Amino acid sequence: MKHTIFHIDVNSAYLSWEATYRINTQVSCIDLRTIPSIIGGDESKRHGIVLAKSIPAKKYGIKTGESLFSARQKCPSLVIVPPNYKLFMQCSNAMVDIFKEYFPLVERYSVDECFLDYTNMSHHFGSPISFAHHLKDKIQKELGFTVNIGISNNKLLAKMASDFEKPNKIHTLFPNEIQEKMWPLPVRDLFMVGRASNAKLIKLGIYTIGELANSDPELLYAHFKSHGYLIHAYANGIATSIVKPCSPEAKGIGNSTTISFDVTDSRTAKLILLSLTETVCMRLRDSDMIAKMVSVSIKSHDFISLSHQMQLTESTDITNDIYKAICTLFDEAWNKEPIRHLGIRVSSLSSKTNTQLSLFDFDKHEKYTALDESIDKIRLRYGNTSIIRASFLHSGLRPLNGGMPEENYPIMSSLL
DNA sequence: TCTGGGGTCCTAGGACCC
DNA sequence: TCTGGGGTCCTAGGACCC
Repeated sequence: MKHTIFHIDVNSAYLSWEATYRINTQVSCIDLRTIPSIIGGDESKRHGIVLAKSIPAKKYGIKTGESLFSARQKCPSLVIVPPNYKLFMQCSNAMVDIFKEYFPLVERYSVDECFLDYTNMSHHFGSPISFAHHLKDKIQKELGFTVNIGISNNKLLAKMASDFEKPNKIHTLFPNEIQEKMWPLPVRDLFMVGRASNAKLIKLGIYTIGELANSDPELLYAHFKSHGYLIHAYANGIATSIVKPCSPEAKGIGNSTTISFDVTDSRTAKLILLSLTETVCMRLRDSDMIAKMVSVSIKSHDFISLSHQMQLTESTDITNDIYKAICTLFDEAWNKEPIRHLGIRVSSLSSKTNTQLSLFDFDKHEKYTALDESIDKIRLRYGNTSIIRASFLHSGLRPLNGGMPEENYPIMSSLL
């Protein structure tokens, strides 16, 4: 059966959302989307990269991911605004709520992208193109920002289509349009061809998606292993993934941070690791999961990364137990190079309910579980900084680091 | 590169077993 | 030790996405 799939992509999401917010709250009468502007981090904290850009900023050659320093060199009058992730989540939720008015099934691919399955909906809502216009215009009218919508028979082609001309546009990329609309594009534009694959393909003399589509899959396998078969199929518009009812359960939970200075002593490093462990464990408990695998990653002053991982003897969600493992891993892994970035991650997750506990650890387990529970409650009620570990006092370091469990933000319409 | 933070998946190589 | 051939599991690193 032929499916009809939509891919919705918010145009310059972070920037559009901030612009919409500023207009609606009269913070400023200037629409950020109409001037060279970007959403970016704080250079003094070494978080200085471009997260999103306006179309006028793009005209200066500014790219997502580049340093603020180089962006400002390209455009000295550039307006730089810090990210407001709570706002972004509200805007994303508001958009998903609109989709749910029509679609029983919304796949949230990222904060600013969704897949929808329009198969068999034409007799209710009209042709895919006319309904896509209705959807796009409704979002703009009710929420104030624009989206691109890509339409095809599978997710890959719908996603490629939404990436064509922007903003506020609807494109189709049905199989009979592949040759004309997709094959002339540079191979780098294909989903799953990143920097490394692009460089290797260029060396093989493959420059366009069409050339990739028509190259020998065995040659690709020789250079890319299974990834070669994947990008060959994608270049031919072949993909089998279906729109999923909801996001599958997470495989792991991690937080990481770039530190505003180079860390050269293990005491400071471990305090930062503790601040990351606190937030990761809060998220873990929030999701009612326990973890068996723990890993630490370190990025040095000269951008060399290393990682180290271990299995715990038993799955847990106890901050103290996970932190102990983190410290062991750090001591084993650190080569004394100055540290720029630290990360921790837990994985091999299982559901907390109906898990057996060894009798041996029962008392200790009870004690720490009760402790974590109380701390989580106090933080939920009085704020995340209301209770912190004594070791952070006078340290000048943040006691919690990285994303927190999702709070219940008011939906956007009530905010505007 | 004055180069973020959250993820997923794949693979090479080593340990270990028979 | 002038040492075979599978299989499985684990780890570190790297690729990709937003």
